[in-house]
Amino acid sequence: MKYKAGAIEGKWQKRWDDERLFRCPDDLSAPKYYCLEMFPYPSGRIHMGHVRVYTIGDLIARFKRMRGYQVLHPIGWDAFGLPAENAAHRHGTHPAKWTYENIDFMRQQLKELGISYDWEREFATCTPDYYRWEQLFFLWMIKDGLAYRKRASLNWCEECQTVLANEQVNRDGTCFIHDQTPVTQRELDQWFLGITKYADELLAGHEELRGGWPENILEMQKNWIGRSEGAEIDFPLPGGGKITVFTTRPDTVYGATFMSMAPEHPLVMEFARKAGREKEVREFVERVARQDRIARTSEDLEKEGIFTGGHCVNPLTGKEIPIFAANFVLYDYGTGAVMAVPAHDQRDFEFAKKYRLHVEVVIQPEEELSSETMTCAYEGPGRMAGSGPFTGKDSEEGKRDITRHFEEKGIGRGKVQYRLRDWGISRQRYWGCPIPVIHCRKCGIVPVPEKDLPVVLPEDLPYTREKGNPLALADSWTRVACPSCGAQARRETDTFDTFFESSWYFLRYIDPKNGLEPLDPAKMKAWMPVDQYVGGVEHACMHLIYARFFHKYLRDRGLAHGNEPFQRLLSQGMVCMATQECPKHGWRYPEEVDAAGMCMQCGEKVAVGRSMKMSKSKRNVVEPSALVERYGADTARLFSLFAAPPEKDLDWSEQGVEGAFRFLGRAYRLVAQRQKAVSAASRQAGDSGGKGRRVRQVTHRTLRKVTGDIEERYHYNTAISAIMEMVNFLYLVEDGEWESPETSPALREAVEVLLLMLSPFAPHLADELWEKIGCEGMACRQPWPEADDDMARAEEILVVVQINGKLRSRITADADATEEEIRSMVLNDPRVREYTEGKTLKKLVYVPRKLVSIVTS
RNA sequence: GCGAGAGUGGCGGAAUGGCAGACGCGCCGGACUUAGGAUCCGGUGGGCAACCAUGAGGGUUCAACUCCCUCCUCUCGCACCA
Repeated sequence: MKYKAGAIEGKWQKRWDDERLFRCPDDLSAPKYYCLEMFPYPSGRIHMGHVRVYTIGDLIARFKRMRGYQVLHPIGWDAFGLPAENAAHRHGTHPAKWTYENIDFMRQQLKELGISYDWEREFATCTPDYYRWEQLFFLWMIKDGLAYRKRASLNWCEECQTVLANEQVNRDGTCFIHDQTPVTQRELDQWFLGITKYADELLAGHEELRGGWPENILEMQKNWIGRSEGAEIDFPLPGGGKITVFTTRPDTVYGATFMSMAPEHPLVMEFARKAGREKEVREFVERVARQDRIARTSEDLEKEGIFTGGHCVNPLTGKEIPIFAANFVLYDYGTGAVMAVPAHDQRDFEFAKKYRLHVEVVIQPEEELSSETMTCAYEGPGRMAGSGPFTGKDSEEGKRDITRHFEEKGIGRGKVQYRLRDWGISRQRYWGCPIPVIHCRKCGIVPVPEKDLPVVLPEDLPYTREKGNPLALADSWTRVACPSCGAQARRETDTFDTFFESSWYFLRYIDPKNGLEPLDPAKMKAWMPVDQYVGGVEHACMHLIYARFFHKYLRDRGLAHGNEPFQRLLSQGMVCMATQECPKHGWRYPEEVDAAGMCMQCGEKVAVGRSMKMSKSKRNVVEPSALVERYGADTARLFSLFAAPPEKDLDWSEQGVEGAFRFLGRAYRLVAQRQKAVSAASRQAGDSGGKGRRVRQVTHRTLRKVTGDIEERYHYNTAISAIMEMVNFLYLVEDGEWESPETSPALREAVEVLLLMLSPFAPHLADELWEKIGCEGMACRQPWPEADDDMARAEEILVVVQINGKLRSRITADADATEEEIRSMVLNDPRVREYTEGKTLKKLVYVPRKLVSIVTS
């Protein structure tokens, strides 16, 4: 009677596989349900975060299948990316080999977990069969003017002779490989996608998503897109030309007493040259270029700047104002230049104080300000002052009037500005999808003709530790004839950002083998949108916005169907575990610490730190394979779902896992021990009254609760609790009752319902026990049982009584007692009388079927 | 810094305006047993009590873990990690 997970799980995984149970045919024979989890990067092995997300997705997929849907539940590999190249650097393994080996290993791990995927739709994004289509999309985007080139600055390591990702730059601004080499900024021509063209639609789409997406994710996206309304205003240069700025406060232009420009702005050095200030300005610009971006946007950043030597004219006051280069102005936001209004912008105020610049108050709040005495900027609304014909107006009105004034004079215009920037997609990397363009000396940039796609990444390149991108060194690959003039030309050696691949993989799953076109629109129409998407909150802004953008673009090209790709989103929390640190040996893996909490290497007491996100670097990780081997996949799955609701962080606990294992063993023994009695029992569980009725009430109440928790609340931990309670209840049923014809039909029903409810959580165990009690087929293929409302309904209700806010009594009443009946029961209750005796009843609140609240004098 | 979250027994959590602590872990006790770190049964927030308890302080309400304000602590994201 012992619960042996290993044998059970192997047996059922094989059967599911042999019967191709989770294969999803293209043609629909039932309503469709597309359940998708964010696909993994093949980093080497599955980690607990994967176990969590795939378990959640599988629960939903299995539940919906039982609910009668035809479920599409695919998996694949987000297979291009930096870690493969880092591994190549460290171990000399070729990125392709490393990636494919990892995929094979991780596929096996996923199969061991018993996740119900349609493996026939699996693909890896690093294969030409996949990426050829995104090369095609890119050519379309060039034609549609959505992809364009622009200079942008990047992290550069002189030693590596290559561009570095932000994560490859150390905190002190040195290279992650060469910690003596400072990382510099270098300007390169890059490809950008015009995602900002869709900014308004991405924002408006939130209306459609509200309800299906967590509100906090929508909020984060809204802030990421960052729509702000204002005006673009031209500030003329004395020698001709102009500088355009964006401001949300056109009402304060009269107070603009200087201008600040991003140090990277090309005009900065131009002004400096003309004014003979080249040396000091260049020094400043180079210093700022070394500051990292996060620091540069923080409010406590020391505001620094330098006078460029140039001036421009405030278009309203007509005065010449100095132009500064300032570290807090960003080149890629707005126009890279801002008008500085020190009286009404805190950053400008700090800057003006530091460099003794003129402060001019042009908005007066209730309590009058003076530029001499103010200690911080006033950023609120007010009455306009010192503003020529606009003086005295309300500042809100002033925004509109001044914008109109500029529009009439043709030197400014109302403008909506987004914080969202166009998406830079060029990567100077080898392990990515080649950007399909050719650089010709004569014709410039020439897209690779569609008929020549795919541009295949040469996987047979010797991946050495040479400097720079190996692609650029592969002469035989880069040297091509220009498709336009035939002259010798060179392929682009940059590859796509890997977010490119993850922006449309969910569409390709619907049509993964199509060799003629990227996607079949009819299939898209049949299967999109994704009904449930599950993934980590860390993707709230980037991946999810890019994917929504791609989908809208493909819709505009007539390929995709609908406006939004993901109808519902569940963003699960992280998996955390306590860290353990040895005073001598640093972070310790759990298996490096003995039962007494001592380091197994040196015997020193290990310090237990607070729970943090599982990570290799802190060694606070649990290997899923070890877990599956010891307890089985069902235990791993059950614990992941039981330890916390999906959206919250989950604290890993070995003891908690034991508990989950124990519960499964308990359920196994309960059923296995009653196997004979249950299979012999009649299936006609009528309403016989007595104990049988009690059993049926518990069954149907549990079923109602579990169904609601899964389907509506997405709280799997409480669903499991309810199932546990039911098991506890069934343990108290006596031997005779399992045999008795009075009660055994109800108990048989209870066991069957129990196994069906367990099936999406612990599918192997459920199928095994289903077979044991002599039921046909498999539990996972049965329809989800329907709760009988008559049975589930309570016959008696408990009404609690509060007197002056304190709980004083409880009464039980018939479930359909009227308010009058309950009131009189309450008022006649001896405990209530004790507290109300001699007092006047000021108020009585009745919450139907729950509570009576009495207020006395 | 900006943005988004979280804070409840010894621990994970439950309760989304209506009995605070469901369920699980741990702990305590009992049964079975040659044995128990297996299994089964029971108990378990604090306080002798009145009562007190949901990070701290205030507010709204008949009623606040839940709503509002102020503060503290922690976590995640910030555009080349995926």
